Amino acid sequence: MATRRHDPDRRNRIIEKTLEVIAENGVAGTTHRKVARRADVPLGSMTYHFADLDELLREALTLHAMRIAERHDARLSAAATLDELIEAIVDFIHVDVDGSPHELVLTLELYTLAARQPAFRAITHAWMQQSRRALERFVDAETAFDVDAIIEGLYIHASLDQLTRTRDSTARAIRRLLG
Amino acid sequence: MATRRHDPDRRNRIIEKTLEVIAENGVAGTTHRKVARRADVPLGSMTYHFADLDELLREALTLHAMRIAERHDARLSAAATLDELIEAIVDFIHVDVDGSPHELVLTLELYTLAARQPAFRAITHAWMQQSRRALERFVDAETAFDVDAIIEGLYIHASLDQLTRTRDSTARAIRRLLG
DNA sequence: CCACCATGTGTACGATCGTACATTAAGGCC
DNA sequence: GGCCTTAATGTACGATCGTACACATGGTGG
Repeated sequence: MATRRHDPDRRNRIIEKTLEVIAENGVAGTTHRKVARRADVPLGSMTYHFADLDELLREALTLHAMRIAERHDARLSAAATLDELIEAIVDFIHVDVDGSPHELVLTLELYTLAARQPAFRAITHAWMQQSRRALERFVDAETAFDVDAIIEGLYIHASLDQLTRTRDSTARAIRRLLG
Repeated sequence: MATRRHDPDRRNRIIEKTLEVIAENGVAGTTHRKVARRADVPLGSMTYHFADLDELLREALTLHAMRIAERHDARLSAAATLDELIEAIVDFIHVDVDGSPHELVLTLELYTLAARQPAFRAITHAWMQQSRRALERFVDAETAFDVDAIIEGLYIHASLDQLTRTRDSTARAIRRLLG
């Protein structure tokens, strides 16, 4: 029998690999066995570290949400003027759409779970709240909600439709929305 | 053995019931057996009418998309002035959010599939195209894209976050976006 | 150095699924 | 009215899954 690996952050690696499996196979196609294989971990290690599959999915998608939220925060923090704010928002949409197609899949999988299960809705709720709060450094709460919404809509529509939209037209929409 | 039922639009009823099953259990929890039970149809009838589960899902979600698209078209067609256009758009968001929570689930399930499978992306593509085209009766193509996007974003964020947003604040956002 | 206990692992079980396919019922045609 | 084509159905098979759980293992306190 293979000697047991001393493997301190095995738990984190499992979570990490879970995101890859979700991105490739969807939540529906994510199984203990697939994740275990990819993380190079015995099957029994799954139920040892996570009570059940749902807990694993929750932890993985929480990590996903927090990562994106923090990246957005970082972009906004760097902005000082209103023009830089607009530039940062345009980056949300265009850089992320072109950069990592995996993120769209993960985000939509999360939303889908959130629509039916409160435990996952808590994740999206915290995410959106953090996102709006970051925008509220620049604009009032109502406008922050609008801007956050159009970021979401543009991101989804541009990704799913694979239309080439110019940064300029996105910037125009944001500028209009800022009032 | 039960006599065979003469059942002319059994196929349509199956599709209809499939939408209910998806709404309740998600695509992942939608099985031949669950749909068959709900449509009061033998299991064998599933593979007789549909080549496989994917075909069933595609037909069901196509129906869902076309229904919403037509409802939106009808609302827009009734609008003559710009104010009525805005009112119609606000109805998209507020009436639909409050009215039928099932639709959010179905829509997000569709988007999730679309993010990974071209066959489902074709459904969302046709839907979005029809939606934009309806808006282009009132505004230029670029603005139509923006408005369509913010409808999407407001719909998702308002639904998932269950925030009570006033029709007025939504109307304000749309008015700003129209330029 | 040894015994014990927390940590980690392999396997097996019961459930569920998609789908194939042999079988049955129905109704038109002679 | 009987036959035969076609529409419809019931069942069974192989695969896969989540999870439980008995067992192995290695570090550690005595």
